[in-house]
Amino acid sequence: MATIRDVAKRAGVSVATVSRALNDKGYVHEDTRKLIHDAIQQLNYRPNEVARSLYNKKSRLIGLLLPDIRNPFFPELARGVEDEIQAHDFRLMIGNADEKPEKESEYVHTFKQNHVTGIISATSNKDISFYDELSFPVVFLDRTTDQHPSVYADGVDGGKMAVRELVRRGSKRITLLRGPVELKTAQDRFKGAIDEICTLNVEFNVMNTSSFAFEDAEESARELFERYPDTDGIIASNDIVAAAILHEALRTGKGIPEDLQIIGFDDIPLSKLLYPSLSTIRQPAYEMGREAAGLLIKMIQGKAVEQKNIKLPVTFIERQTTRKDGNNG
Amino acid sequence: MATIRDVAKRAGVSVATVSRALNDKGYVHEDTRKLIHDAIQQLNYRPNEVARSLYNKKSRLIGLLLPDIRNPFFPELARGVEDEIQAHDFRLMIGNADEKPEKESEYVHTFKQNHVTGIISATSNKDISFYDELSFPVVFLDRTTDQHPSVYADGVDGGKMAVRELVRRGSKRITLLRGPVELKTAQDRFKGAIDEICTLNVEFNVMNTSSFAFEDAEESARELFERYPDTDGIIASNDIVAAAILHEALRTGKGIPEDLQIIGFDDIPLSKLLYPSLSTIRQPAYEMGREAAGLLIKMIQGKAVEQKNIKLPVTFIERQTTRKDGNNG
DNA sequence: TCTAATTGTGGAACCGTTTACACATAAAAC
DNA sequence: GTTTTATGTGTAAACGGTTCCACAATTAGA
Repeated sequence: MATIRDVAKRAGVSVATVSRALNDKGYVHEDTRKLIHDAIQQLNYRPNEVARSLYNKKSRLIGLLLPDIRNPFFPELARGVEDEIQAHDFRLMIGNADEKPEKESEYVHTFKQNHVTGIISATSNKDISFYDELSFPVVFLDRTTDQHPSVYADGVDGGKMAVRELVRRGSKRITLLRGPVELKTAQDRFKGAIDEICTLNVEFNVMNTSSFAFEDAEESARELFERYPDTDGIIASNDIVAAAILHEALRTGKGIPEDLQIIGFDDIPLSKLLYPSLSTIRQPAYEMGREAAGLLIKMIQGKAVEQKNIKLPVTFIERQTTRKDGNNG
Repeated sequence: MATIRDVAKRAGVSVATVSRALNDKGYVHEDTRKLIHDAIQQLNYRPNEVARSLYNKKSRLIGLLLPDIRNPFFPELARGVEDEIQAHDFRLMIGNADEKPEKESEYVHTFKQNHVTGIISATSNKDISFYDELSFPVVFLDRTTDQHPSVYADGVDGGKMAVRELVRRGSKRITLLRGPVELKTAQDRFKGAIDEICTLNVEFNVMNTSSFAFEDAEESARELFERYPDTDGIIASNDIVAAAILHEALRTGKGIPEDLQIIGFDDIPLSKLLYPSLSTIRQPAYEMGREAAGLLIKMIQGKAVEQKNIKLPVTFIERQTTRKDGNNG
């Protein structure tokens, strides 16, 4: 690997001049610039980012921390982050915390030790003390915090929306899946739903589900139909859980959506491919990723950010697990 | 952030001694060791990995390059890699190439510039010249190469297996989805299937599908039933495509599996949640990830590796898109 | 007891960059 | 024709670690 010294020698100048030319800082004569440029070409020189970041104490790396790379919602977020970041010539480093605080802490350390310029954290851990003494900006994604900048979807409204759509389409006994209690986003949806359900004065049950993961989803689904066999509208805590419920409903011979309506949350790519395809409250995952990245980059560049907590709207995606409006059961 | 100099000052020794104590190299008196340890505790010192890797020209980072983070097969691979790597005290840095050679090349550069000790590449790009002049080991995952170490599943056998299972269960007119031509893994499955189908002398059609992505899958599905309405067994190029086909089949009122059997490939988590749940040829994604990471780590540690191209077996996962054996249509 | 080997420590060079500063030259101002 | 000012370049000190080597002190070997 060629170093800046090799380039300097080849071009017949000092390393300082090469560095200046490289970074467009200070004066460099046009002719020397050309000389240096040629030398760089010939040697196929690329500056050593490690040396750079040792001196600068920052790199062009941004760390993205995901809670669970297997939940399709997060790769979608990641894609948004990635696109925005790359447009600004930063590089992305993804870490998967696997819902474990130790792993999260380790990744934050790795990021810090590798001199990232900023972190976007989408983990669901309550304890955010890891992020306290960092010398670079942090944006929380898919999560609300007062202390830190954040980007999230309007879960409360999402919950309300789900209830409204279900009730409007004729559901009379709604079952609400609560989702992980430690997860603020899940609880927002839940609270929104409860709120609306009380306003509309509809009969309802609540079922506590432990997690968002594929494995637990099946178990929850089975339990749900045992406990509340006469429910005619289910609001799932996310699309994975909804898929499991749909599966179980079909297995036990329920008519979807005639006997039972189901609404999910997220709108992951698979929801469309289910049969019947899943009606859901869409979180704009890709856009959320882009927003978070945009916010972080502004902070990195020292620009004033007008709005530190960005709430994005959710939308109802009507598919086939809900009835047509007006066709009330 | 405390530096090694702060620690040295606090402990009343030189930086060289601290470094020796830190890395367990050379002589350090037990008493001094204790002194240093205390100083580290008090200052909450963590060595700067950037400085370390500048001198050592390598870090404890391993780069993982995925072709498409949105395809659920790859996060599963990543989890395997992650677990194995963390067990050996390395850290993972994930990059998403998005099926684009430019992005792949950029990530390889980023990895190189950040002094990773090794790369695991699961991209599907034919041109692997980016990897040629690297000073650290590279393992290819989910791909066969002669020039580089690799870990992959037995796609040829998978293709054969799919045909056998379908025929054994009574399919007479099989449609084969070919999958992306530039993708060796897809073509292996395809070739295996063709081979077996010829051996068994069964009637068949081939449909070319352009990609593995969600968006294209629906389009392909629609086209398939227009072109080959009387097919009674479909071998999809992966589970996503299979899901789309299943969706379309149900939509058009086909009986699954009575009229039409479907077999996917991969066994991604969602396959179980489809209804009817998807029969598929399972690739042991998690294990593949672990194997690749294990192989890479051995190479990093300079250990002799007995087998540079590891082929893992695939298995048929019987679910509900195929009939029970013996119940031949 | 003297020499040799072992143990413990510190100074300084090095990894590949950036940048403060000194210096030289050329152009502009008076 | 001096004095400023602008332009162009190089030297050397950082950044935060690791390691080579020299040296001192202790222990072992004879």
